[in-house]
Amino acid sequence: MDRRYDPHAVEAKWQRIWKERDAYRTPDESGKPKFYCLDFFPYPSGDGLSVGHCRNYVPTDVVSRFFRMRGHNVLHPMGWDAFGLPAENYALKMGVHPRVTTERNIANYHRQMDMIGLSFDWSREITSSLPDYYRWTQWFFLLMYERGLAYRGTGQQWWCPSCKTILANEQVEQGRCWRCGSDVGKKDLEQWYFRITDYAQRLLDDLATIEWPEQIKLMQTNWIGRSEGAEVDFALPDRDEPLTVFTTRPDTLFGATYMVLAPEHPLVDELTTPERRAAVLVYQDQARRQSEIERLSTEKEKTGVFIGGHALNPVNGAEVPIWISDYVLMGYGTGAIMAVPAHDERDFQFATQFELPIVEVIAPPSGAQGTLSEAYIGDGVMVNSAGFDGLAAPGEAFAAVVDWLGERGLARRKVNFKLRDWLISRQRYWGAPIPIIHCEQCGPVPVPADRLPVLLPDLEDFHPTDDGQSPLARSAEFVNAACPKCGGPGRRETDTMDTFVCSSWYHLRYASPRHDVAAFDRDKVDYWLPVDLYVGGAEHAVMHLLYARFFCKVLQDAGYVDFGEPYSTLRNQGMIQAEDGQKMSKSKGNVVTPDSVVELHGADSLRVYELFIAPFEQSVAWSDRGVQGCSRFLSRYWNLAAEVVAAQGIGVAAGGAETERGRALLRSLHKTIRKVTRDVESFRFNTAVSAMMELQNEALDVWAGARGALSLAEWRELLATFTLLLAPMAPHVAEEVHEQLGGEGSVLDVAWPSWDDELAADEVVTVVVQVNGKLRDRLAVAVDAEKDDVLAAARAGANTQRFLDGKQVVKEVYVPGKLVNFVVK
RNA sequence: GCCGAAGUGGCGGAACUGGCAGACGCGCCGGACUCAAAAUCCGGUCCCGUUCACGCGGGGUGCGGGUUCGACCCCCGCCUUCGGCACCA
Repeated sequence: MDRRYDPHAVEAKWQRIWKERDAYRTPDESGKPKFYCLDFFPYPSGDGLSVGHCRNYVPTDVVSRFFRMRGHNVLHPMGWDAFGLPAENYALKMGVHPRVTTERNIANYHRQMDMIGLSFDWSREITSSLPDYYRWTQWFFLLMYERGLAYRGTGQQWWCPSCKTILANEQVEQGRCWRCGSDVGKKDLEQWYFRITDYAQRLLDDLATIEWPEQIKLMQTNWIGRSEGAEVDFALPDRDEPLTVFTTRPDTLFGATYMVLAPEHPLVDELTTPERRAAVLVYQDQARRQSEIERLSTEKEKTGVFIGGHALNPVNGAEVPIWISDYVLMGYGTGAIMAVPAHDERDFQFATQFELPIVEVIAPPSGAQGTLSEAYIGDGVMVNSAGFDGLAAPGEAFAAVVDWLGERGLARRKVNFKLRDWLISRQRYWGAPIPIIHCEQCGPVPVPADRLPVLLPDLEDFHPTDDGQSPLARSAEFVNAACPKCGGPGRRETDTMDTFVCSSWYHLRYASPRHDVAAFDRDKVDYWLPVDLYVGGAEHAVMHLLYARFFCKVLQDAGYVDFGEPYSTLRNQGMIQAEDGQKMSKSKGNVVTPDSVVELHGADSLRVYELFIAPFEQSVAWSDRGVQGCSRFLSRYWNLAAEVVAAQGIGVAAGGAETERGRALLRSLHKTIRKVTRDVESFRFNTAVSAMMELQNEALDVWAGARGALSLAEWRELLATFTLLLAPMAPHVAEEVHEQLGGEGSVLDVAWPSWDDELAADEVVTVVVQVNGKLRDRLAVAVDAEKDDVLAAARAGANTQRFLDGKQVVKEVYVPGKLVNFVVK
């Protein structure tokens, strides 16, 4: 064995051997329990992987190898979320077709992943932009369509002027496009939606059944936004149909002094009086043209106009004026509200602005206020509410008012959700075509499943346009198609699908990636799914992670799978910032790539450092020096291994002190096995690495100063076990040392070491002695020492004596094996 | 504004269920090796005071209170940073 650690030689050797042995091929059947360990579906960017990405892939690789050593059949696949805007924008920038750039980027990602020694089963690699994959993405669209979950709708939608496409609700962040950060505006287009709102309640309920970070569950809960209330009908003087509003506070109905409709509300036109029409049209136009940013920036001031019409409050017949304002959203509830300025902050602000009446109908516990200086939204009792006065609100008052109105057919209980349907059409080229043909006779007709895929044509010019038309619309060859139903002339749907559709089911594809008669082989999916461990960044909390859950439930309802949640356990890794604490980005020029780190220190050092740098879920700044520390750790490990391999004839020394050091070292070994095992199980990789470092430091000390403390066989055994613990983290160097120590086959096929609690148990422990809670002394005490003996020894300590002298001990606290505390006066 | 998470040496962080604060690593300081440097190895490294020295004392986990024999950990009130939501009636 070489005396010097040469990571590049070792890594090249073992990567070659792994490839030759096809070491990471996963069989579909085995007597072992299965473990499905999955990383978020990556988009293969032109920039390649940074060390930040490795923060995701290294830990999952460690867990995969760990489970494999613990006797599991592990599925650890990788593939590419290759469709989508970034790929297309990158291709436009480079002036090359996205198919070409995507292939190139994938090859680079693949190379980098091999370079850092990830144990993917590449025979299962999938690429969402290839027809044998998107064929099934299209099949999922048909499934949604068949089940009434895919529909076409019109209305104002988020439009990103830079990406030149419509966005889903989830993809707008603070009024900006989640991808490019441009201000989004609104556009009227006919679009395809998936009816995710049908699943709102189940998406909410089933969060209780999965082991996900509480923060993510909370974000989904808030996004789904369930609220319980009632729909209340306000009669309109010259109209049969009432104006219906949604409210969570029907108990405040007597305080409703005006109503507000969303500017786009369909009744606005009808209810506007001739003298108000001009002002209403101006306001509607202004509201429509506003970008989301402008709307948010004017948040302080409420705007709106009176439309001239009135409605009748169902509880007292009062005539209330109707206004329109952009603070009422068409997409939520009924798009209309009853305004109760006394008990709603927004209504209060609006009423103050436009001098509308404010009537107190809920008195706080301290008594009615008469005139309010701000909205009172707390609990209280009803006042100014005729027969309902005195009821506790909202509690019993809510029920009383809704029941009273319910008996008259004017209200019913209603649950509303903030969640909107998922808008899936995109006016861009690089995506899976929506498999629909619009027929003049039959309307939209789905392409039959056996005629999938609808191939994405190889367009030369795939530039997006501002007019809301997909580039596919420019290809007559693509557009013109016969109606599958009547055979008459038809036009293909030219929008493509949001890439989140591709990533909503990919985890199923890995179970049977080459299956060509269905999206997946049921038996294989029954065996492998759901995913046991899913790891990725927290930024997909309400996008991918919500959509994939929705897909799973649809499949369950359709009888294709028998589970309702795709990912049993989810973990979010922390991000890695540049050394200066800033976000790594190509434009800032501060990106650290695994290539540069591997070149300098080797893949194993990179891997160990990725684990050691900080707690897994925590963001942290990169440090080149830090990697060096991990590289030194592996070098010392190599040196010790080389010396032990070369050593001959050392034996147990006669001296008692030396044998005790040997016993202590073996005790540390068993403690370390225990700690590393538990730490890896619970994602505490940083402390697992530090425990290994501690053990190694001790072993090096003993080797340098008292190597006779252990026999050569014991040294070899110690090193072999250490190597097994290291194997998931630094697989290349572990393979080499394993082989040098005479191990058979791959270190991965050796069983994970077990510890002996007895061997790990301390014989002597340190008991600290405190006086009034302050540390005064330490005692080395046998673990099984009697309480009285320990107390006596504690009292006898010279330093302790100084603090007990002349004082009266009023209490003695004794925690076996831990401490003694004398409380004195 | 609302919801959530986090504040520990020069830095990343450790401390199990309320029981030795600062493990491990980086950096820094000193030493060895070397003609020299790098690499490597050995020792030191929370702050203040005290001692020739081994030591010893005091303070210390964002700030202010509280509970407890004992608090980085539990409770109350603040401050700061980060993440999410942002007129959802």
